[in-house]
Amino acid sequence: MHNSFGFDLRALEVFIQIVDGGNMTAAAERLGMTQSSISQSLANLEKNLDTQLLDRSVRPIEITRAGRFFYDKACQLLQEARTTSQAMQKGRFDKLRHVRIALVDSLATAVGKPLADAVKRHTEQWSMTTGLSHMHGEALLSRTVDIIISDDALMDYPELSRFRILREPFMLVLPKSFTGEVKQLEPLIKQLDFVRYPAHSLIGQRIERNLRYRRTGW
Amino acid sequence: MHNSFGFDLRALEVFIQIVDGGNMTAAAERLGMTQSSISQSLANLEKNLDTQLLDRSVRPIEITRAGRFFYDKACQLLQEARTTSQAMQKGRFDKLRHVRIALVDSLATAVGKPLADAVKRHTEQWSMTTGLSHMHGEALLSRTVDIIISDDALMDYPELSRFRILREPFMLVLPKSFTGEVKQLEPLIKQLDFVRYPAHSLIGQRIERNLRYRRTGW
DNA sequence: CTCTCTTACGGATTTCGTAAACATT
DNA sequence: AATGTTTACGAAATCCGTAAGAGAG
Repeated sequence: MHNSFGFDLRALEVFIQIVDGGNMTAAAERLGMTQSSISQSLANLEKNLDTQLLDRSVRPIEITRAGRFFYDKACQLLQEARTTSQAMQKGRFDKLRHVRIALVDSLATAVGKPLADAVKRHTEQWSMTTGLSHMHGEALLSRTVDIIISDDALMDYPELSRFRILREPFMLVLPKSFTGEVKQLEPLIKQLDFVRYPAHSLIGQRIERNLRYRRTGW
Repeated sequence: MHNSFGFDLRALEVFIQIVDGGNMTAAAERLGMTQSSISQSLANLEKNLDTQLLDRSVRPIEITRAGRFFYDKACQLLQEARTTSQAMQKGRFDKLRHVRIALVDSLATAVGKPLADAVKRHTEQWSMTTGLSHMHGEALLSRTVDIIISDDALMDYPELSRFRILREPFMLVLPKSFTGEVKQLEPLIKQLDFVRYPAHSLIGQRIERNLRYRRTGW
């Protein structure tokens, strides 16, 4: 095999046609090839994956569990390859067609408006969604959105582009009735109730870390 | 080109390595090939796509707008190919690792529980989300979820499996104080306020169609 | 001058068609 | 028997390395 995956797009195309058509002869006709080539292609695919995808000991051919799993993945891969190919053919990269932005609710008013204006100058359509930043990471990685404004830089994914747009200090908010002097947080936390973000959110973790730092020196 | 896309997975791998490494020599080293092969592979890719991806008239090499677009798609395709390949290598299709289900809120209690029990018998982890059925279609197609329970059968996508699980009659709910006889809807709608689903939702459209049928005979 | 990319050429590999043998119903 | 799949074999296309030429800085 000339790549590290055990399959290439051509092999996926053949496999899908066999499954859709129910037999190799039909697949061959649809793809403009001989049935023999189809058979060889499938045999190679199964050898490279080291997995049986179809059960040829019965007619009509039956798909195995592994084959059904692979078929689903293959459809998705081919669909994406197809749309990518079409986008390249069209060849319009100067102006995007539809830019989808996701940001946390709290930033929608502060950053949302100027960003929307900037995006509007370069695109025809755009849309904006809000929600939890963790969802947005997923959405960006699955290409459901194009831009996220997030406290999570997703550093594990080198293919993303990042731009620092905002830096905020942590603020301690106290009741007006509070008169004492604030030098350390430790006694304050014992004295007053403390409202903070949930510990499983990214911002919550950073606050906890910050508190620990101020309390213990690290 | 032996497939209809203008590229194969190998070519994407080469292209990404050139972009990541910044030059062909580094890419060649990383891929265990000669720099010459890299050059040819890229040249072929550009020829097949009929698009210039990199600007070689400057050092270091610069990526074009089309190239940046293609790079993003290529990363996604390769990432999916990689995870698919790994899943096939592991070869465990008898028990899924994590099944994600999405259904409309109104069905969560009625169907959710028995479905969850059934899924639990065949999987290790599972999760369930609710929301609008239109979102669920998208989520299924982008493989963010594995199962949806929906009124939209997504008939445009032959690669999906469908199972009819529930059939509900349309109900007309009237105030207790209403005493007249109901034979036709037409006079009733003029007489009373009518609460229905929004017209842009799928269920709303079906209700409208049903009303029109009952009123006009079609 | 140095580093990097392109091009010409040829061998190795892969892909695909023909034709005949083999399998399933 | 009819329909459909595998296998052997060879031609064509593709991939990739060597080596020499071309271009950028």
